[in-house]
Amino acid sequence: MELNFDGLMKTMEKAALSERGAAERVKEAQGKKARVKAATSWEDRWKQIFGMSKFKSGLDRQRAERVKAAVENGVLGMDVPPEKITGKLVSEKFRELELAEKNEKIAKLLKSKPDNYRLIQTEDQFKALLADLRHEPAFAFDTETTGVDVYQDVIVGVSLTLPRAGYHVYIPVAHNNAGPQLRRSYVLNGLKRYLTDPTVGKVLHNAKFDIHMLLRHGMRMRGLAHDTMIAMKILNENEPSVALKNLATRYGKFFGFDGESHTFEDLFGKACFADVPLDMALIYAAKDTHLTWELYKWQMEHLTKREDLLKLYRELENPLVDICVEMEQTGFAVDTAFAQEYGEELKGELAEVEKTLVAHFGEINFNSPAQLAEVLYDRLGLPQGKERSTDVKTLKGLKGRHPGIEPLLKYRELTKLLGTYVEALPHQLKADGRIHGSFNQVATVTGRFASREPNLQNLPPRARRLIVAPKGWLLLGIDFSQIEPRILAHMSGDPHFREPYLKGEDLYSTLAARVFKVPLSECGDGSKYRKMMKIGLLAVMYGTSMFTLSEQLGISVEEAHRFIEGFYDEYPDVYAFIKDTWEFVKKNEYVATLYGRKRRFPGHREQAIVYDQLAAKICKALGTERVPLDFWSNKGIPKDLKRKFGAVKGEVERVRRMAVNARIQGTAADIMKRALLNLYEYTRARGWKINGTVHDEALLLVRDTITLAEVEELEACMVRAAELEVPVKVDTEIMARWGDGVKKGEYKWVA
DNA sequence: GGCCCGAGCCAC
DNA sequence: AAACGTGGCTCGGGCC
Repeated sequence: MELNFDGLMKTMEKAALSERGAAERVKEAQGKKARVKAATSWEDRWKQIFGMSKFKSGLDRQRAERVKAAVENGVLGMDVPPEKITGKLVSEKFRELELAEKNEKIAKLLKSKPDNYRLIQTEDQFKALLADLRHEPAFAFDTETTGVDVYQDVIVGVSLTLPRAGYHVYIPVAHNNAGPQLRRSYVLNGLKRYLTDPTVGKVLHNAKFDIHMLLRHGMRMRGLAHDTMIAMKILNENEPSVALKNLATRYGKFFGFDGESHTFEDLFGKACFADVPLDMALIYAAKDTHLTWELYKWQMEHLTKREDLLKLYRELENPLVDICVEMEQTGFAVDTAFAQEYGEELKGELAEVEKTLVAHFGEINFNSPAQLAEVLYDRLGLPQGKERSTDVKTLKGLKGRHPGIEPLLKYRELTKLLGTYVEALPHQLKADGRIHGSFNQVATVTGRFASREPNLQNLPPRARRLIVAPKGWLLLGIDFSQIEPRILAHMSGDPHFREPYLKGEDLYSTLAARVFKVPLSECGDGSKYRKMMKIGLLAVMYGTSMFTLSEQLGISVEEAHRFIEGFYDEYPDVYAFIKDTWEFVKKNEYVATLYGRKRRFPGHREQAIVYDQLAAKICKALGTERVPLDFWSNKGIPKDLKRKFGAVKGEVERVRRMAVNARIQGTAADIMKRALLNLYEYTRARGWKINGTVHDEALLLVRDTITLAEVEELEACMVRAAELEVPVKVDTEIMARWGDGVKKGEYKWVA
C-alpha cells in the first residue's frame, strides 16, 4: 500500500478491484433491479434507473418521453395516473429538475470563488502575471478547449497556478459573447518562454492532451515536471477514475479540498467551453490548476516515501509523455488504394461463402450467436456443450458433423478481417490523411501500453499490410526476441534455465530435451517436443491450469501435470520463483517488477491465509502432499472443508496467477519503455520518428538513407535497456509496408 | 437512437 | 465450481 491513509485506500482499492469482477457487477445489477422494482413512483423509478446526476442530454428527454408513454399505457404497472404528473409533460419536469440541479451546482460554484482566483482580461493584468511568472521555478498549467479532438479543436483559454505568488488565473482567449479578452496568439506568445523552457517545471493533469493542443497552435511545450494523472496510476494502478475532479472528490480532504468537485459534464453538459460565461469559467478553470498543484504536492509526499516509485515515475513514466505525443503526432500512413482493392476482394470471397451458408443454414444473421445456436443445436441437432457456444473452438469440434461448419469458420475470419480492420482503418484517417490513434502509457495494470482509436496493437498480419511508410521513409520494426522467458531466466536465477541463452542454444529445444529426456536432435524446430515445451512454458508463466494445458496439448490432465512437474524437477529455481511470488504476495499484497513498478492486490492476505490453512487440512485428511487435481470431484474431502476451500480457491489462485504474470509482463513493459527512451534520444537527433509499440516491438519511421551501422545502433538502444544476466536479443525488420519486410541482412543498403 | 453488456476474436 | 495473463473493437440484442 503506497498511500498512508490505509483505511480509505483499502476501501478504495477493494472497490476498484471488485469492479473488475463480473460477479460484483451482476450483484450490483441485481440490486439495481430490486431497487427499481421497489420504487413507488415514476420519479423514484426514474431515479433508480438512471441516477439523478445523469440528467444532461436530449437523449434523456427522449427516454423521459418513453417513460411517460409507459406510464400512460400502464406498462410500468404503477399507481400513478398520467394526470398526476404535475400536469406537465414528463420531459418538461425532467428538464426542470435537470436545470435546477445544474443551476444549484453552478450557483454554489460561483459563491465559492476564492479571492486568489483572477481573471486576466487586459494587457496590464497579463504583464503583471508574466512578471510574477519569472519568479516561479514551477507552475501548474492547463488548457480549456472547444472539445477533446486534439487534431480539430482549439484553445479557448488557459489557466495557471503560480505557487510562489499564491494565486490562480484563467486567461480567456476565445470565449463567445463574453467580456474583454486578449488574443490567443498574444497570450501564447507571452507564455512561450516559460512553456518551452525545459528548466521551468510544468505540472499538469494529463499533459499529453495539452501538449497536443499547444502543438495545434504551433508551440512545443518542454519541461514537464509532473503529470498528476500518470503519477496517480503509479501510486495506485487500481484507481477506477483518474479524472481530476473525481480524484479531488475522493482524496481532496487530504490536500485541502472538501466536498464534491464537479466534472465539466456535471456542470456544463455537452456545452462548449467557449460558451461558458467568464465568471464561471474562471472558477472552473482556475480550480483545475489549483487542484493539480495541490494534488501534485500530496502525491510527492507519498512518492518521496517510496524511492523506487519516485524513480520509476521520474525516470521512466514522466519522460515517456513526450514519446507518446510523438507517436500520436506521427501517425500511420494507410495505402488507401490497396485497402480499397483488398476490401473488394474480401467482399467477393465473402459473398461466395454467404451463398454457401444460406444453402446450409437458411436466411439467418450469421453474425448472431443466438440465431446460429438455434440453427445448429435446435434445428440441425448438432451435439451441444452445456453453453451452446458458437465460438471457434466449439465450431472446430463440430467440423466433421456438418458441411456448413467449414464455410462458417471462413465467414468468421473474413468478416472479422473486413469489418474490424480492412474497412475500418480507412475511416480513421484524420485531415492529414494519416491514422492518429492514441497510446496510453498507464491504461494497463502491468505497465504495458494500450492503444485505441484505433487499436494498432492488435492488427492481424493481413491488416498490417495496409500500413505503409511515406515516400522517402522506411518502417523499422525492432522486436525483443523471447523477452519474457529471458526475464524469467533472469529473475529466477535458474542456472539451467539460463544455460541455453548463455550458450546461444535454442531455448525450447534445450528445455524439451531435458524435460522429456530425449536427445536434442529430436527437439529441433517443428518437433512435437519443442512445440509442447513452448506451450508448457507459457502455461508456467501465465499460471495455466492443468485442465486447460491438457486441452491445449491434447493429453490427459494427469499427463499435463506430470509434464509440468517434470519441468519443475529440472528447473527447481523456476519453481521457487513462482512459490516465492506466491509467498511474497501473501505477505505484502503486492508484487514488483525489476524496475519497481507495483501491482497491488488489496485484501489478498486474509484470503491467502485461509486458503493455505484449509489446503493443509485437506492434505492431512487425505494424507497427500498437495490438494489433489480432482479437488471438486474428490469424494474423500470432508464436505465442510470442500465448501470453505471452494469459496476462496478461485480468487486466491487468480491473484497468484496475476502476480506471477505481473512480475514478468510488467518487467518486459518496463524494458520496452526504457528502450523507447533510448530510441527517442537517438532518433530525435536525426529527425526520425517513433511510430508506435506493440508490447515487445518498437516501430520507427526512418529515412530510407539509413545505414546498417545506424540500424545496429538502434538495436543497441533496445538491448541496453534490459539489464539482465542473460543475453538480450532483438530482431529488426525493414519495411516499406508493415509486416512485409526483410531482415537487415537481406536488405540492399544504399550506403 | 444511444447506452450497456456479453460473445467472440484480434494482438502480445 | 472452474479451468490463461494483458488489452481493445465489432456485433447483436436488450434496455429505455
